[in-house]
Amino acid sequence: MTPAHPYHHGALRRAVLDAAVVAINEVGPAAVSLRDLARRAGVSHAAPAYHFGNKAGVLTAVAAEGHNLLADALTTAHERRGDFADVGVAYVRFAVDHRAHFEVMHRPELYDAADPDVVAARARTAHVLYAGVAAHSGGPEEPDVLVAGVAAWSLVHGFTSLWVQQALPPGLGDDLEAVARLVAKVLFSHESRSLTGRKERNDDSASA
Amino acid sequence: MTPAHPYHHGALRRAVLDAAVVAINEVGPAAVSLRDLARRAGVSHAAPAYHFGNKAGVLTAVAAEGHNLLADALTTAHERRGDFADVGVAYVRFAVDHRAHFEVMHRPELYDAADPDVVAARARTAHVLYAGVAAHSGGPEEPDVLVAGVAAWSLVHGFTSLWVQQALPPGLGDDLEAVARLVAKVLFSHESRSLTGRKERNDDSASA
DNA sequence: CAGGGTATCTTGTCGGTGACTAGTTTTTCT
DNA sequence: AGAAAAACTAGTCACCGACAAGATACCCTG
Repeated sequence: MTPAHPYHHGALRRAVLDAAVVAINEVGPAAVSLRDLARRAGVSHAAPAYHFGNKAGVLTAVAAEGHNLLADALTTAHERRGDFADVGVAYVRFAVDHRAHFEVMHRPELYDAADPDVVAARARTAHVLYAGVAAHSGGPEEPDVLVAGVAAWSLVHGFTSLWVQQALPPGLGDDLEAVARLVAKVLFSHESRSLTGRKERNDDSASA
Repeated sequence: MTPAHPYHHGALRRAVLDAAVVAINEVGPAAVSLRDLARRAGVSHAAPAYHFGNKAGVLTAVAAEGHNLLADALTTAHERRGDFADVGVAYVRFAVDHRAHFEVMHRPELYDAADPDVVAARARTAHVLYAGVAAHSGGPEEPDVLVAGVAAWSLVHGFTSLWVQQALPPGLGDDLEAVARLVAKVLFSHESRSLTGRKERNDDSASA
């Protein structure tokens, strides 16, 4: 009846977070229930609340973790190549690979967006994103850079959101990275615009 | 006890939708309850389900209405000026003016995204958005247009999402339209190509 | 190794919610 | 007017979040 380690197995917090990620991938961030997380972790229905206070506490922890994972991914991409496109691709890839985290992160009504961990992690992300833009443009101090950074961030975030929502038109193919690079190239098209991919050709007239 | 028109007041569907918009603005789309909508409309707790089937049905109706409102706004902006920036500004303005609709629209896990009304309304939006891009670029048949359209849509949607989430950095000011135009201009700077390796200046960079 | 203190988890409970069913009232159609 | 359909009410059940109180395991001191 009771599991092998009914109490104090020492990793419930981590187990609940992992269960939350799985559950969010299944039913979305708004439909997760603490009781379901408890069942998945093999503990009683009130155990998760002990570690997280309430439901928002769980999602806050997921959001903080997600922001940190994103900042890590962007930092790695930035240090490896330093190109804006690579950072952008890393952003999109993160959203696909960590869909649960990404979804929670952009639903501030579901968690405490003022949580210190969340704020700090978000600042890390912003810093890397703007660094990529600054490297592309002249200097990091121009007012243009701020606007350009917002534009770059908007483009990447918008593309990512629409992609994961499957709200983009068909005919783009399913190669996420290739499409993302094409789109990113539109923003910074300083030289020849070789936007034409290899394949694909759509009969236009979007929608269906 | 019972209100003046307990039954058949003839406009319950509309009343529930209006109540839903108000409630979503207050507590977010995931936290609305059918029972609360019923209370706001002055009917019994099960009345909304008669018209909408279930909770997702209400949100589906809100989403469809939102998509249609957005398509209307974009069409008006397109016909009036035809410039991409104007359409983009209309997109952002819609999200701010109809925040409840906009939020529901981009939470496909909360409603039936395959609903015919939703699909049709979304197609209208896509058409206007792509028309604005096609007018800006060469012809509507090039494969470039598809990518450019996705880029434009991504930029506008991403900026809008980040703005309403208040996730954009400070220092941009609070004039939504001015900031939006600055950002939109970054995307279509084919002739001037400011902001990239070649730095040029936007003559009407009004405020900041 | 005993015993107390504390962190961790369980059990029980309460109000609220979504969905369903059955019943009641109003409107509409003929 | 009378029947049929539409619109809404009332009741019920399982589930959920939050809270309170109790039980259990770990830890530390001695």
